[in-house]
Amino acid sequence: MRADARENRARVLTVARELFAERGLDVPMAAIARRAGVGVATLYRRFPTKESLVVEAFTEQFAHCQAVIDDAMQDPDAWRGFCTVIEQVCLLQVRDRGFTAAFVASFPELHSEVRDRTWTSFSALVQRAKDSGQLRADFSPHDLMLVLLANNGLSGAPVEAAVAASRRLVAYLLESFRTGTDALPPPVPLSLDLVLN
Amino acid sequence: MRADARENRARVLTVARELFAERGLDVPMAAIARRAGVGVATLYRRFPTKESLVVEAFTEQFAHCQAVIDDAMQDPDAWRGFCTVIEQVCLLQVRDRGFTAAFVASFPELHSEVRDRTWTSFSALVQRAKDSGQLRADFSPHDLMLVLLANNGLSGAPVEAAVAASRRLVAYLLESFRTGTDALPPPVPLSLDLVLN
DNA sequence: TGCTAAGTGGAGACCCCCATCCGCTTGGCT
DNA sequence: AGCCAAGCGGATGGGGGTCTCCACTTAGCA
Repeated sequence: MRADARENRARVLTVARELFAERGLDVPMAAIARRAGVGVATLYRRFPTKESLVVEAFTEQFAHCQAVIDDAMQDPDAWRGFCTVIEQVCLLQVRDRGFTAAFVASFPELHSEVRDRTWTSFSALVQRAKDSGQLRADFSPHDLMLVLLANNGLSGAPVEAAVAASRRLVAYLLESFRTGTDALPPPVPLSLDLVLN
Repeated sequence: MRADARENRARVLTVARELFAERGLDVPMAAIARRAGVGVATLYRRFPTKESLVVEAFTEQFAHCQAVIDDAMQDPDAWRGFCTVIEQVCLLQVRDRGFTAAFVASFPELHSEVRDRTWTSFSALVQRAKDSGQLRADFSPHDLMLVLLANNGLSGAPVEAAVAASRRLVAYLLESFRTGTDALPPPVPLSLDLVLN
């Protein structure tokens, strides 16, 4: 690959990440091309389809999620680790408008092994928090999807407002997740496949 | 207005409500026209723009919300009334895919007096629940928007899954809203204008 | 029953998006 | 320096959306 081409490719990726974060996944390819200072064709030569660009643009974010979970497992306080994961992921989600869409878009085929690994890590984290007696026993790992989807509902707002709203929502939810309350949420812990179409 | 015209108009509205509920606001006007058994022109003669059709189609839903709140104010148990409102509105929202979108779409100008009335009613309900000692004192009426937006995040799923998920989310949230917990959510109660763009 | 204004529906103008094609430009090896 | 494949950008095709125009139909009064 020629030097200029490599540079263009990198710039496209950067710009794509910016625009996806600002405006969501439905920003036109032409807009990305324009802001990156290249033609549309260049974009399509490097990324044969829009989806491939999306996937490529978000892999680092996904990796970051995994890192957050791994770090949390190292936290000596299981509950604090659990909270940190929820908070960090929700923050990520609400700061980057395209994040969730990219997540569900790349869900079916791509990253399937990454997804499985993240899932088992998170389940372990949940189990550890339950064992420590601070996370309510009827919390389901599938509730993560509940939190993610709910939190994603806030993404429409301008970033700062969304961040503040998300913080408040997460605080409310974490309070419910902690042991010490008596009432139970409905028993059905939905599978995430059901929830995501 | 001629008799057949009146009938067509009514059928269009019914069909529009069905389709908006099933598929969200972005169903094409042509689809509505087809299912209503009329041409596209007929549709546009009665409703000069798509937005006007949306507004018209959802006014009854908004009225229903108001009724739910009014009913709740009659409930001798202030907390139960509060819960009912949250539950019912969230159910409505998750059963009708277009509901929230229609709500924010018609937000700026239209229905402004309706909106104000609903808002003051809800605030009164909140105050009553606080006075009864069952709703935490730092709950803000603006938190309603938080709940609505969060709940709306679940609307993407197929209806049954969404309903179940919504029930669980609402149960979690209501548990947090009740008095008796010590931790506080972040102090900033966002204004709803900030959250909705 | 006949007239006419109100009502109708389909074709198509216009716009935006994804993706491709093709003639021109340029990096970088020789 | 010269060559040429790799790279480039704008024009273009194709699909799908909102909304308009216009020749035809029909309700409903006299």
